[in-house]
Amino acid sequence: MAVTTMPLVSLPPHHRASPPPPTTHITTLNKDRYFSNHPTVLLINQSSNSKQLKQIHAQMLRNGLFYDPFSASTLISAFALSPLQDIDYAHKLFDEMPEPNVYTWNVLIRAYSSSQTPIQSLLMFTQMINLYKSCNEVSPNKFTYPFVIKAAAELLDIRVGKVIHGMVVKMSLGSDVFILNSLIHFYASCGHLDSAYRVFINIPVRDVVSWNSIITGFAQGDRADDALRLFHEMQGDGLRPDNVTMMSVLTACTKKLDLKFGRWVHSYIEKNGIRGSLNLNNALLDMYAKCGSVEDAQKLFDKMPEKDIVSWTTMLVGYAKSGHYIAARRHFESMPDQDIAAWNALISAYEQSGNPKEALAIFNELQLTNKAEPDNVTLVSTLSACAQVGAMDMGGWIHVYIKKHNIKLSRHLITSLIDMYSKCGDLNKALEVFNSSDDKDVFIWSAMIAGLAMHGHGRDAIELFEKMQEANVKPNGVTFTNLLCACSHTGLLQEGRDFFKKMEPVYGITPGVKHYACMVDMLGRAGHLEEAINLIKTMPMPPLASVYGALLGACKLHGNVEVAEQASARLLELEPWNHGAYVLLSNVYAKTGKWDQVASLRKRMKDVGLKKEPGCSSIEVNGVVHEFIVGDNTHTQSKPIYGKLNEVFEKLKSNGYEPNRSQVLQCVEEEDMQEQALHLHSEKLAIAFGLISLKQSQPIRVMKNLRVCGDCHNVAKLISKVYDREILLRDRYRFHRFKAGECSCKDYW
DNA sequence: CTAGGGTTAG
Repeated sequence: MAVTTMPLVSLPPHHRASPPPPTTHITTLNKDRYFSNHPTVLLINQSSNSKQLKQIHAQMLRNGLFYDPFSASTLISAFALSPLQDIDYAHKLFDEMPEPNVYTWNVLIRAYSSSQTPIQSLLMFTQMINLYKSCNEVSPNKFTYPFVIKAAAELLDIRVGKVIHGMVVKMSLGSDVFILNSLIHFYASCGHLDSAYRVFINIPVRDVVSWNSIITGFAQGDRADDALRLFHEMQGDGLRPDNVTMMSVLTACTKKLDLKFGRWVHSYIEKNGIRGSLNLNNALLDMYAKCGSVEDAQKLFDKMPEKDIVSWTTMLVGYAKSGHYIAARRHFESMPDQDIAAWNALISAYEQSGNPKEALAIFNELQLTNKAEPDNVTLVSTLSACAQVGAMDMGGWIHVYIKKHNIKLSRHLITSLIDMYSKCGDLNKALEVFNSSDDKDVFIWSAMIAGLAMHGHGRDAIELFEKMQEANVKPNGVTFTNLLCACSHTGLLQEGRDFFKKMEPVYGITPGVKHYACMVDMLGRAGHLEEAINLIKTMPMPPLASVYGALLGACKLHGNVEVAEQASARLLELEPWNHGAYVLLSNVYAKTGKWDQVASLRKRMKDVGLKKEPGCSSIEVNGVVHEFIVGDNTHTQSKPIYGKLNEVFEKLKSNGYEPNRSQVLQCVEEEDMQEQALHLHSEKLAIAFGLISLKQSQPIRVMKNLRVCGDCHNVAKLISKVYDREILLRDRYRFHRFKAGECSCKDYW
């Protein structure tokens, strides 16, 4: 730096005139005291911008104060830690220092530990140790360790953290409560909750932070019950919970969706005089919003003395998630600052509560009004909405947007893109995105396995799973759900059985309800009802509705009345409102010709007041999603659609098509048992619309909310042949790709 | 002269 050209700070005249401090005359004893009172050093701490600090630096170089370690450290600390942070500059100053002391090292190690590049913290630590070994310079002290442990936690580097833990013990710092508390935090962030707990238990005298660290660890690590147990134990230890404790307790409580306990915590805070704070109020708001009491949230929000953007956003989520859409909108409009987080809250709340179309509308509005810049979270939520709707034009547009704006493809974003392309029916695009990523994590691999599974490529899914292991990525529970699902859709019975068996002993993953449901589905589909039933009997947890649903589906396929009756009875015990159970049972009766049973079942449904979910199919044309329900005549193009449909049937009949009349009766799923209802199934309407509005070369992509019926499946096959069109049909469980008269499911679905 | 724990959108 050109020191001479730097303007000087204006100092009182007698200082400007004073010569460089006579460092050699000062004894080591009072040295620090002397310089800590030096006006320049005092000025550093009052400085509020980095330009001013740089001027002080120049001054210090001129008057020699920079060569005093204490003064230089104060300057470095100001650059490294103050809100106007400039770590690079601090590091340069550090490199200029002839003799940095431990404090100086610690300042930089600390600054890096909470920076964007925590790895720098560890690198400096290593450097420090090497210099100590080779030149006997300063050695790390008890202040250094909490910082490097923090850095290891930020990096989720369990290996490094364990090494540092070992060093701590070697240095005889193994009972320093500050260090041990950081270790609890470290192990917990790396997901090693048991190690964290072991550290906690072995602390000789635990303080509030020790308790808070372990409670937070459990609360955030999905062990809410353990967190709450420790909260109660803490009071037995004679320590008073503070507001940080209460925030962690609220995290646990929010995860459990336990409103009753949440209210108790609220009154506990008030009764015990725990200092309220903005953050604590925000945590309470979040609890009320997520546990489903917008009323409580609003009451609190209205009386909060101070609100920040988090408070506003949390309240917004509360309204949107509870379906108070008008209130959500009003709240959004009245926000002091509609930053991207507010838009994200709105979009993701809609997307997660089954309103993907609304989510897309909000995203469009954001684009049009240009009021905030979409970020990663916006794009992830919007892509997920596209995937749900099957809005591929929109999804592809976002992909282009990402490329155009040079947005970094985070792994989360890659996962979302793979999911979107898979669910919209473009498996090749999904694979393209997958292959373009060079740092694949378990989510990316799992998403791709799921994509292959839903398109019926079971063998490829298994192959990908093997590649994943070659890449040393450890599968998780979701990976196995997708893998088993792939086996199930493709009828890879033996492979599925083997994977399921190996889950626990080889991969250390305890099979959950979802995995059992997949197995029941797989076995049942393949006709091994007996084996499926036995598997249910051995389940260590109570079977959920999905398990009986899978069994019932198998009964429909194989026409087993007896098992179907039992399965649906159990299913309805768990979910009395589950119309799917009635529909499937009725299908079984129809298949086996028990018409009187079908009739009485329909009566029972009416008595209970259950309406079946109407069949609904959608198709995207030129970026617009068109929806059809059964027998729909509300579409503006209704006439040409029905005209096309008639033409199709004439053409198919001359090609040997015969309407499968038993399907009319079987498909109670769809509508009344009117014969013509068969022709009016929503997917047929959507396909007809696709035929008249899409080019020959474009595949017809139809998304359906229920399963396809046999007749529609048959018709789609024939259309693909007679009209030479590719049809992709996504039903509730998977994709069917029709081409040249064949379906990718090989009629196994 | 320094240290550890916490709230919002995936």
